[in-house]
Amino acid sequence: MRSTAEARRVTVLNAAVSVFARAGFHATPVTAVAAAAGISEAYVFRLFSGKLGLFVAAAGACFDRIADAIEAGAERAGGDSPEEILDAMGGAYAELIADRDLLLFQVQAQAVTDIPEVAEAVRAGYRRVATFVQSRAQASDAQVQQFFAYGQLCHLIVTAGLEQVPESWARALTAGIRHP
Amino acid sequence: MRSTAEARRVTVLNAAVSVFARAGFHATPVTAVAAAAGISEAYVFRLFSGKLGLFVAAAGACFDRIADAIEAGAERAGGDSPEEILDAMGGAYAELIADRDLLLFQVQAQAVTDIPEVAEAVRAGYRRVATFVQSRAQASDAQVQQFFAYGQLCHLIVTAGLEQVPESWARALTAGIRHP
DNA sequence: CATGTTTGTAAGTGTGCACTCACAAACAAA
DNA sequence: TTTGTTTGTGAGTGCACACTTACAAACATG
Repeated sequence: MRSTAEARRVTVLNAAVSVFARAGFHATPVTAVAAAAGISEAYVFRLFSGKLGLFVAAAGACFDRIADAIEAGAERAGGDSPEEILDAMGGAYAELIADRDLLLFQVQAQAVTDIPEVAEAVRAGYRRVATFVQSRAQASDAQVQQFFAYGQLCHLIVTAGLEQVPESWARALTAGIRHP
Repeated sequence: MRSTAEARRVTVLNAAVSVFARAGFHATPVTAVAAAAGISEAYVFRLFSGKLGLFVAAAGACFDRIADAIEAGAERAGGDSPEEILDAMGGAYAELIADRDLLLFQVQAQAVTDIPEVAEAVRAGYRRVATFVQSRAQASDAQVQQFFAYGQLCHLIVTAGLEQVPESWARALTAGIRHP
């Protein structure tokens, strides 16, 4: 007995976010998650209720980290105006997704929303983030919508690798996006 | 001998876009595509070079249809200003993705961009659409960027089913989006 | 030390699916 | 009719992977 089950769960969830982010739910065997976490496949199945339960729990962990980062970013805002707070939140988010795992996991989760449990987890994640942005920044609906629209644009930029494309259309899409 | 191979390929590609759109590349067996197209699995493998070749070809067909719709929409613009042309393009796109297959296929394609051939197909698709939007509307980089940012926001709205969520945050994200 | 509980694994089992091959039927041209 | 080509399929093959089971070792408690 080396570690408690609860501590293992945390380790496994961190590994799961990273590993699922690359190839998605259906293409990643749980052996890959187990290997990344340094334990056996069988134990992962004991810690979580099936591959789907693991993925849904990883989605929860992913959105937890995003929400925490945005909340912390809001604290560092230069002023109290909606614009300044939204800008600080955007900056904190840009820093967070520099390693791409959290961003790619969101893309993977949105791709398997035909599974109801995943759809609910995605809704719950955005519910938490969006309600916080809305209430903390005191921003208008249009400002909140724009905040998330440009967040989703980052998904395209990263998945399609547009930072590496020097053509005019790609530069237009990536202009001003903070270091993805 | 009932049909030519080329005509079959078109039938299969239409079926492929619809079927892959639901569950994505890895979760849909090519038997499902074959069944939707009304032919045997073995013949699909003869018509396309493996499941990946089928998916990449379907991506091409998907972006072809999007580009055609946007080009046709631009022709129906009320005036010559960038704003009017972009609005007409947006309206044409909104109509096109009412059935959701083309939108969901894009989401699925972006989720498997870890496969280089898919990443290149996605880039090629957006290259075609974005260069057309940029040159036809004579819009600024910022306008083009905004056009695609709100297009990507539609991906979130549809995959998470936000039209069905009556809460304040969800109404903010879906406000003004044309009938998804 | 004895007994119980929790952590951990090795070694299966069954199934779904990508891909192949041998073969058949429709059509064309001689 | 014969020969060749294209369209089409049924019946496999082999492998990857989700999930289980039986078992072992670490720790706690009396």
